[in-house]
Amino acid sequence: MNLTETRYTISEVEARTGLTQHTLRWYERIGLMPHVDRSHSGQRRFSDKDLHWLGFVGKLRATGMSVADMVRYAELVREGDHTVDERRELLERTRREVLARVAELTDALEVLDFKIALYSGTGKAQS
Amino acid sequence: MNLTETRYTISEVEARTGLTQHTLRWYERIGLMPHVDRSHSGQRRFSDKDLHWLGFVGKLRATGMSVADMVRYAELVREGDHTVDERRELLERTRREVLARVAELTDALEVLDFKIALYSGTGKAQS
DNA sequence: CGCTTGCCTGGAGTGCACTCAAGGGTTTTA
DNA sequence: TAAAACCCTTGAGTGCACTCCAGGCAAGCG
Repeated sequence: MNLTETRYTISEVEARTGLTQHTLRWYERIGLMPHVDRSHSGQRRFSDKDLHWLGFVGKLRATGMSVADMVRYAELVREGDHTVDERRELLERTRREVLARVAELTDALEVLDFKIALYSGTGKAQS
Repeated sequence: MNLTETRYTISEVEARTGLTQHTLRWYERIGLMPHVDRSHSGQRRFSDKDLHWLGFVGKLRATGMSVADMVRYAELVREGDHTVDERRELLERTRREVLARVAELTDALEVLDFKIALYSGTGKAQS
């Protein structure tokens, strides 16, 4: 048990996550972050738990999930264990969307490769 | 040689491509479409060539390429054969971005699967 | 003590990719 | 031939995900 838990200022979190201070404050405002601890003067002091959550949020964002859905997910987490079903559904829907997106990208990639090959050939290429 | 080339009204193109009439007109306005033929009264009459181009534009859009870059590509096509190098570069850059995006999605998918598995387990799950 | 630096808030502004509105012609159907 | 359906243009509006601004407090240093 470590009694001196590490706390991070907003600029440290900015450096670690790549999210701007603006975005971090905005995430908190819209309910995408649990309320962050404050120093006696009101400045944010992020914990490792906060950083971990931000890491997960980053993954969700990478899936293309909308901010509205991420906020919904965060709400469900705050509401407790009885929301696991809805959370799982949300993630499963997102999962299906990711798979569809990957398929779409893979498909578009083929077209891209075909065009690139055309342009790389010695002959004249068209549109 | 077929002298009766098929022409499509804007609503037929809407039905075939899934793009709205608004979007089709907007594409033309911003230079993402070559200028489309018009009927004597000024209504658009799309050709099969136009449809083919729209199909390709759809693929580009599916890669996540910005509209600005698609317009740039369209300009290069209009300028002729001496732009093939720049076109190829544009497509190759897009290709790299698609690969990066697929990697990112694949990575996020793992996290998603991990979480879903947690929620599907019989025990209590956390954040 | 004054100055710089860092952080705070609420609200306005930005860029992207559409999307819609207003006002008006044209073409098809009854 | 009148009504309904379709199409035109310019320009304004929308939703999303940030991003920035103004005005102000607080901590540290020289």
